[in-house]
Amino acid sequence: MNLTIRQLQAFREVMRTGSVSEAAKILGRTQPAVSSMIAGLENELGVEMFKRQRGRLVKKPEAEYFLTEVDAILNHLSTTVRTMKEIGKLKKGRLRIACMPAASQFMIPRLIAKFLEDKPNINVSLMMRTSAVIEEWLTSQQFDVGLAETPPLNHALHTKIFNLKCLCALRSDDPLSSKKVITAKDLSNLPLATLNEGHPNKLATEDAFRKEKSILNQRFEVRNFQPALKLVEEKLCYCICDPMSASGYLDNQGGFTKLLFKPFEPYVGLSVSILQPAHRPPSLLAEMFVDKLTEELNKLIEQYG
Amino acid sequence: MNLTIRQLQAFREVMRTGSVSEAAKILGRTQPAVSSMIAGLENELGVEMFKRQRGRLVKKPEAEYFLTEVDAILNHLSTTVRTMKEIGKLKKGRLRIACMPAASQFMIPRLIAKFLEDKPNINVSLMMRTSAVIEEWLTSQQFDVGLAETPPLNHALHTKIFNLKCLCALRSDDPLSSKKVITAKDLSNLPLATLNEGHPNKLATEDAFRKEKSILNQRFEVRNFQPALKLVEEKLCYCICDPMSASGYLDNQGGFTKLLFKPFEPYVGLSVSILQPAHRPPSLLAEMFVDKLTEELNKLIEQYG
DNA sequence: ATGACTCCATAGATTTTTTTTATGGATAGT
DNA sequence: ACTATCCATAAAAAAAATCTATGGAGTCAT
Repeated sequence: MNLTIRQLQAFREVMRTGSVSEAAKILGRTQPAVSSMIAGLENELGVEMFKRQRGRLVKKPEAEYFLTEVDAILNHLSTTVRTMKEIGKLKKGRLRIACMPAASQFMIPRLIAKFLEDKPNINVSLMMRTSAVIEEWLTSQQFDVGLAETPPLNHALHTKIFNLKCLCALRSDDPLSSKKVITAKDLSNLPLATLNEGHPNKLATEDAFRKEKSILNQRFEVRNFQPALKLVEEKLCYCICDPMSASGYLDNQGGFTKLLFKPFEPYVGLSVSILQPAHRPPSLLAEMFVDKLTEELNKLIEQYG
Repeated sequence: MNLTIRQLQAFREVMRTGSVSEAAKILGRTQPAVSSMIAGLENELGVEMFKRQRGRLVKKPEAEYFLTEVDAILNHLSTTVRTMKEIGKLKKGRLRIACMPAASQFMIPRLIAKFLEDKPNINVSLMMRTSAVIEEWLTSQQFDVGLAETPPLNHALHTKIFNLKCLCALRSDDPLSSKKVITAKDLSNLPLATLNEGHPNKLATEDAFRKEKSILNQRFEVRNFQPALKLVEEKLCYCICDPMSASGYLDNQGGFTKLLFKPFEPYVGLSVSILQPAHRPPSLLAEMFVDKLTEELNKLIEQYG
């Protein structure tokens, strides 16, 4: 097949205007250029589209039929091109994000909101799941981007690791609030809210207390830090929480806040990762979002050390 | 929009094979040619379709989406082109024929059959109507070709006129069958089957008898000559019929025939025309059919005329 | 009828685009 | 380390599209 899109466009314009000269003007070419495009078209298809009578072109039935097809084809092409250009400018697209609970409360929604500010036609789906499920979903390429606790090495996943330092949450009127840094010793035997048994954060906290030979008095066991912080607000306990939850809490309280977050020692870490399917390059959209997310996490690390 | 079909084809092939080099082989181009087509495509759309990693191209999600559209477009285009080429070779198309009774019995169907011998996919519709209706249908461009008694001059119609000479039908065992030419005098007062009052053929026949001062003894009045010839077969009458009906009758009897058709004098004419919509060039198919029909009518004139 | 216009097709010159040849860097397999 | 394969790039060559110029043919108004 040896047709060109320009020939089809020229044909359509000639059909519309009924004249080679007129079509040429509209297409921004000279009349002979259009004339020869039409001739080439007729030649290629082996069909005479116009009768040349009295110096004019008169459409033949064959041309009418061809026009309907050409018109559909050109329209389809041009909407496709438009869509692609919008994708290129991040104006259109789809982004599937899977996210661990700690970040899904405030951080990710806020980030998405900001990311979508100038992108009204992007379709985003956000799912909150445990890190293990997120890992699985990313591996099977059902999602574009995941944020989860760093999973064991998995060659089907591209992981970008961030080591976050957990903080101690306490009321601003707490006696300890004057200290710059809270230590395990400070909290020895004081009531604590922790995550469930076996969670990396819980384990790391236990380690920290053991290292300092302090007593971990676990008063509450919670699934994520959202409710834990409420308990701290009520003066019922302390908690060693990750900085994403902390920053989410602070942002959400809008300046007026009952809680303080202080550095905690010894180090209680939380290793989270941005996950992407390996062996499948990300869409431009995913790439941009990952950039934003990376930026955000680095800001968090910088801020809380 | 500045894409070319070749770019789309190249893109599709690269997606299919996963390789520029492979696609180049299949497309019959060199690898750099394909490489630059893809580059041009990406550039034009502002979207990176492939990630160049480890010396290979890896498809991005954007490319998958684009492929589905491109594939649909190219398929639509290629079937359209194929159809047009078939139209060009008269393998496909539509032909609407309207035809007067005299010709619709045998002549036109036979002609259509022959015309369609090598055209299995042509769609033909044949309607038999009175000449007045045919004229109207052709004027309103509902039909491509008409065959009717010559209508009054009509600028919306292109007419090709044929003057046919009517013949006298008689049994082969009739006493008159030895004569080379039958005259009105021969038939004076003998029973005749004629068309209905007011029909041009009837008028012309009356004229002929009047001119020869013979008596027209109308025994039967019929709508067309088909039944009239049956009556002649039964020895009930004679009739002055048009050569289309005559030739149709003869063809249909397959050599073994009870009737003879002799020249009749004085001249009783029937003026028929091939009608086509003016101001609208005919399809190639219509043109070809009109040629065949013209040929057939000229043969008739030559044979009887 | 004639002259002024407009239409489309053609030819040759020219510009633009595409394709090729040649080459180099990167990667994977042996 | 050697070889083969992949893709990108640059310059040269080839091909295609477009332009200018022109001519024939028809229309319209005078």
